[in-house]
Amino acid sequence: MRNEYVIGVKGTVAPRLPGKENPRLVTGAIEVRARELVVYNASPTPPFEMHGPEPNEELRLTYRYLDLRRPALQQVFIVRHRLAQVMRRIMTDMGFLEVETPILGRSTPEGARDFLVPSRVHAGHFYALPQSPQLYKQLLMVSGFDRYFQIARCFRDEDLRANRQPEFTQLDVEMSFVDDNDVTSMMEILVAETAREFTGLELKLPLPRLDYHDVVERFGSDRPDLRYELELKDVADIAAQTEFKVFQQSKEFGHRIRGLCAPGGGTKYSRKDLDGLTEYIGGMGARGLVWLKVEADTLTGPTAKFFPVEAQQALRQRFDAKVGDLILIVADTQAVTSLALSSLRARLAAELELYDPKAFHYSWIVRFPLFAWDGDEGRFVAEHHPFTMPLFEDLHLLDSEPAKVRAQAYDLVVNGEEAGGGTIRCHDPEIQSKIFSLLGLTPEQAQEKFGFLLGALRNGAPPHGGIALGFDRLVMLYSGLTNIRDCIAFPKTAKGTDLMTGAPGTVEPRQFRELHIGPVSTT
RNA sequence: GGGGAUGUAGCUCAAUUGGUUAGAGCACCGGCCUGUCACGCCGGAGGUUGCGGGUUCGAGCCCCGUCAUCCUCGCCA
Repeated sequence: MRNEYVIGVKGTVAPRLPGKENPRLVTGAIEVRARELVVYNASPTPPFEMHGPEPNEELRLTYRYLDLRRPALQQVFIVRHRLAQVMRRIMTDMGFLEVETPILGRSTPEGARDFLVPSRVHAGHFYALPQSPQLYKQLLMVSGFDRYFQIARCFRDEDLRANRQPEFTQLDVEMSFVDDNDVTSMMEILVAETAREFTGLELKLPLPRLDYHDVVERFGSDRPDLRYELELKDVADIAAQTEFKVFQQSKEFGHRIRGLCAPGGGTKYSRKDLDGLTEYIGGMGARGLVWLKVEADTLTGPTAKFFPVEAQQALRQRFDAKVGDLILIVADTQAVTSLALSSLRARLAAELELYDPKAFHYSWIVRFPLFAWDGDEGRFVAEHHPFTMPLFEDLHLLDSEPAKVRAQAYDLVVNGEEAGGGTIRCHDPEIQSKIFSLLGLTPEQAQEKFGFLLGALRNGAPPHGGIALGFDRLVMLYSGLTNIRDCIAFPKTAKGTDLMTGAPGTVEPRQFRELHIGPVSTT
């Protein structure tokens, strides 16, 4: 008999003889005096040791049924189950009704790429798997189910990341006769209760509400990790005092010059480390990184010579820099400086241990822009989704300056991760139609794609709004995981394959014919 | 689609600057011990260094290509 055999033993449990106990075993004080032994199933030597070091992920996913035997993973799924139970109880106590919505739906423009399912009965027609139950839950509001929730599976055919899978789970919520503050206030009660249950942490409510424009300016990201400060500062005025060519050019290009100051970074980082940081943000489009070490009476670094004494003094003041700190400056577009500096911010905070990795910081980010400009398509796209209600005070800007219109939208951010997001929806068919047209849809297209929604809105739609919380991400957070695959029983690889089953796989020609489709040559 | 990392025994990892027969721990096989079972002792087997080219007297190590996994930019309402 060997490891991983499945056996049955009948016998008597008894204490071990004195002196025969084994303190290294949990069951070391007792033993089974066996009368009968059945081997239900033998097992070959497994491809990896389930109680040994963690094998590489390729192997784990290929033999996922063995991987899942590992106690650490079993714990994750206990957390996952408990979180679902807690959420269902809280939502039910608050008067919400769980309603299921279709998996086979209709493809809609905007948003992520859809997974499509060809129709056998209707040649050339396709279902789409839902990116979220968004429209169904709005229609449920029109139907009079004024508080809906669902632990819903969602599908998006986009490239994956450590915290992204092609199919994932959301706690999906919608309610009628509410404003943005009603939704966030209710949901943070649930959030606080799960935080207490799974981390022992008592959240102070209400959670901070932070303005989108404000956090992007201060942290370069709309989901900043606020476990630590490390704020970005605009230094364009100081840069103007320097002889540095790069800075002079950025003024011509209308670029921004922003920076941050890493406490202790000047002492900790070598020249080679700093080259590494430069390369790191180079991958994000930044063409350079100006670094200055803060010494007792001067700033040092390859570009320090371009900074006159006054500029050096001004920089120290701007960042409240101490000796041994490191000032990092990036000159580029708004988007590039934001991405580069927010990435640096996260990396430096981790490397310089500026926060307790076990800490949690929850906040709401609010007042997002309604639209984002898509340069490739030459049109506005919805920042959240096309059904979002503008802020009332910005409604008058819809015609004149759509880019300035802010949305009744809110994201829940935990430790720099987007844990959820939602909006108040357009319940007014006129505003909804206007938004469709601003997104570049003709009235005919809007009618063709969203006629059912516009129809519903004309038939007594209450004001409504909602939110979706990333269920997998919360499991990750509460299990201390950094990888979403570890909290999904049978996950996909970064390229969307299932190493265990071999999905996606080929199908029979007969299936193609039945579905009125065929392979396309891509050459 | 772009960038980066990794790929050596069943598993986890080693292998100066390119240099003899590619090593260790665990696992596996055989034996010993036989109330120590994540014990001990003795012995053994096991490698196309992901794959394909190239450079070289000589490649695990250098170069090119390719595949897989991971991270990341784009993308993800």
